[in-house]
Amino acid sequence: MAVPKVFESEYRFCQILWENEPISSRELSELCKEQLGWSKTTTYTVIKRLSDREVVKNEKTIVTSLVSKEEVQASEIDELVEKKFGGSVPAFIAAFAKTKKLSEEEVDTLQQMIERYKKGE
Amino acid sequence: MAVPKVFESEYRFCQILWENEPISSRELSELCKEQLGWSKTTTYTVIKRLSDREVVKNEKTIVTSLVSKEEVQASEIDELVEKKFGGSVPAFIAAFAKTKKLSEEEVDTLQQMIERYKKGE
DNA sequence: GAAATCATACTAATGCATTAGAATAAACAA
DNA sequence: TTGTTTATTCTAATGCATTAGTATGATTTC
Repeated sequence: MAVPKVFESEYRFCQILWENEPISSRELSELCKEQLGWSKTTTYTVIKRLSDREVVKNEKTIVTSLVSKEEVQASEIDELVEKKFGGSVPAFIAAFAKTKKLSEEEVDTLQQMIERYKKGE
Repeated sequence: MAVPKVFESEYRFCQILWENEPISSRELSELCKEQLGWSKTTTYTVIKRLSDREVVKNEKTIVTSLVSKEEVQASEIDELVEKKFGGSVPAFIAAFAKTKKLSEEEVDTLQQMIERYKKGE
């Protein structure tokens, strides 16, 4: 159930997939050529690798994701908190608070999020 | 003024430095041997590399940091927000909210942080 | 069914982070 | 000053992410 690691370059690929799935491998390779400058075979290589790792599925030429963007993002945050903050969420939040100049809208988002937690959702 | 990139392995080294600075390179190499299993020369290699990048300073055998832990952590968060959330802080916060089961204390920390922002500190 | 097009795997080159051995330089002791 | 220990650099090996060329296999078209 652990989300498999998705590397930099693979993430760029996944972004295109997430926005267009389900999509044929051929179309994917075209989008990757346009947006990432990849050759056709590079796209197929990445599809293969991500299939092996069960991040995507390639069934009869149609590619879909097995892991959502949100899951990958969340696991990325987990990794950061783990590696850079010794797993301490408060330490992480403190560091986050210090750097970021939050806009009104961002403050709202944060506050709504906290409200949801208070309600135990 | 941009914080130079500090890689995985270098960060592990820096953690030891931050906790013990100012410290002699010899003592550092001993701590790195104990805590990271590094050979002496590996430590010197890393000191050199980080000196070149102006992350640390090695003056007459005494090593000190030029960049604080907080700065590196903050820049790490920036990078994550940039690469994985297209620079969108709200998107980042939303993802953070979704994964993390926050404790009462963590919620408090968050709320205090927001309060501070509202006051424009 | 042969030819052509499309999909995919195999293999390898490249670049870069990481680690450390060997060589050199500097400081110190005899 | 010479020998010895300590500090540091130089160089290179290793491993891994990334990219892509070539070969092969599958599917469609005539």
